[in-house]
Amino acid sequence: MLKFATFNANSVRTRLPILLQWLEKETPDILCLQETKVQDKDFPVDPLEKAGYHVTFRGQKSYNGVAILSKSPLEDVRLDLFSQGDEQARFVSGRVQGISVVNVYVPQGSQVGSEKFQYKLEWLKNLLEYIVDRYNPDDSLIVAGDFNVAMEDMDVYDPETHRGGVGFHADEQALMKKIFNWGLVDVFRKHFPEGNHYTFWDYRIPNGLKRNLGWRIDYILATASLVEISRTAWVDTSARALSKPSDHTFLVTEFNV
DNA sequence: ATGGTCGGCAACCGA
Repeated sequence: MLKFATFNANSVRTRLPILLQWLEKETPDILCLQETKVQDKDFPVDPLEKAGYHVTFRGQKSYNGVAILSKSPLEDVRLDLFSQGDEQARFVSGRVQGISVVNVYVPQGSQVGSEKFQYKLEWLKNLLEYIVDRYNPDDSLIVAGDFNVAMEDMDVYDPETHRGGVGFHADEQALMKKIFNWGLVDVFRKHFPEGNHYTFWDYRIPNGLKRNLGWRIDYILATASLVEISRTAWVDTSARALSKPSDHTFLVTEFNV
């Protein structure tokens, strides 16, 4: 069995107690982290290695940052989505236990029509290009992370209000669809075709978590050979700890390897 | 009850 998970930590240092507790309890083989919000020199390598993980990361000051934690070493590491380099620290890929892993923190996009929104679309186009260029749909590939896009009405509270807005816009969804259509399946959706499962609740909405005003914007996408052997998937709400809750959940899946 | 999100990092930006 191979256990794979993804988690937008929103600061790996602030979330470290939750993270270490969760790793001990769940012992995933691979965990993708987004929004680590830490420069490489300050990444909490020691406690995570003591917990039994190899750590591969790319960070920057204040914003973004990604990491892959793995029981076995990550090989063929790449830290740049763009050929000219990825200053924004939103991408890390590699191979571990015979599986290619791509961990992404897709730009949030700010507002539709803004420069940041355009950059989000460009980023998704580049991600598609990266996948098409380097992988084959027959490979064992997982693309996981925070995509900042909800795909269907069932994946966001009050879809009518959000339709056409950032995170729920046709242009974002069309690019996501292209990535899916290349040969990647939303593993959680496969196991839970019904709605009302969210992975994110905006801090800014009063009592948003309690009122369940959430979004499903975190994904584990897998190629057919892995989907065939995927046992189940689930959203783990451990990160809603009483102290310092995260705005995202852990998303987990298991493969019969 | 006259307020009301987080995190980084030091004034505000980003989510």
